[in-house]
Amino acid sequence: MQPHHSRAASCDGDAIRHDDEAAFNCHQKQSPHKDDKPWHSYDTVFLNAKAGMDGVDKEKVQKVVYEMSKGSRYFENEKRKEAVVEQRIDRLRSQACLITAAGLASLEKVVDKKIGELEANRDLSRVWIHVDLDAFYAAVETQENPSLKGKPMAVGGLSMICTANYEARKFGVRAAMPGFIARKLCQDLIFVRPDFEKYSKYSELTRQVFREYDERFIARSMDEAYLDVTDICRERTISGAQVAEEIRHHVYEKTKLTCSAGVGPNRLLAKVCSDINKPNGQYVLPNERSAIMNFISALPIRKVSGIGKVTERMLKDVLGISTCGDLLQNRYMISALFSPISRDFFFSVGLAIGGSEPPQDEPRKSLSNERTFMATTDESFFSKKLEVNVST
DNA sequence: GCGGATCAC
DNA sequence: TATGGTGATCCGC
Repeated sequence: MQPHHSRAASCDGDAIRHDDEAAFNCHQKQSPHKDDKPWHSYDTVFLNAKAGMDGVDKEKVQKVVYEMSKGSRYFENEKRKEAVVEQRIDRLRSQACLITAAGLASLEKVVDKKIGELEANRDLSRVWIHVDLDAFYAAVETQENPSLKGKPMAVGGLSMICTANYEARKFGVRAAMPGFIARKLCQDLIFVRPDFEKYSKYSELTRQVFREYDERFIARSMDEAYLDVTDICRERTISGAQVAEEIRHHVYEKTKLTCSAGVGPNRLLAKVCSDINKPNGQYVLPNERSAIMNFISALPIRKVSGIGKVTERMLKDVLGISTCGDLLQNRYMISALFSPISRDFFFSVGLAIGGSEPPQDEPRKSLSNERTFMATTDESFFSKKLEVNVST
């Protein structure tokens, strides 16, 4: 690995000149050393575009998060992880530099065949809806305590927030943010202790509605579900959009909670669409290939379920990929650099194919329970914990 | 094969 | 003062 390092930096551009790979360039800078990073480049997930975060002063959020985090154990661990990711990116860059035009050309046949197969299996015959309750935990709490209405509120505690309502999101407060940072961003933030039994009850009410439209609906969490409404649409000769409206109305009647919905030919697209007009809205994609390809081409890769912070950076920093359309533009480089599993996933995303087949409920594979201990190096502490739990 | 990473909620 | 828990899958050694 290390020998390639210097090579990556000096590697000459004669390696690749393929029209598909215009974005790639061997002279790209190496990742800066972690200590070179100023506060304003501190990477936090809290700045990702999320529903209700439009008018947020991102600079301020970034600064507050950094100031509250630096020096902590958490922060040091984040820096360590960040260094590992940058190593991974540098390694990928080095590999990219070694790829020759001939090497890329030799992939064309296989790659184009693969994409042809995916395209041939595209299924535009189904109508999927993804339903997502708006700020679920916070909405339930407000439902049961109307005095919270209109005030910035978060469900959780000073160490962790589960959900923030839309008033709180205006300050940059959001799920998975530690409460003590959230309070710094929003002095008047009201904290409500989570009550999962309560949320479970409301969740079951929404599922009663989902069941009426698709008895085999896929529940992804307490506040999210996928419904295959193909048969409903045919039987009642109505559109997916109309079904989505109906479902959202029924959910509201039953729970007084609002939800958002996305409609499309598969789960990948329905999921992306449900986020577009959140809260209390819906977005519909027609089952037409041209419309779908227009939509997916311009879509930032990070919007797709399964592409997270690290994958986004690898694709962007190494190949300059930022939209799903770029995934197909760079198909030969992707094929050369990633595993077959990753490659097939990226191609599917580029084609907007994924999850159109009927659901198949598989048995749960594991069940676990964990708790984070206070920081300690005391071995006897762990020994005691082990004794308590070891039984059979 | 295994531990660590990644991802989603 | 203080940065989660659960389940699945994939990567890299």
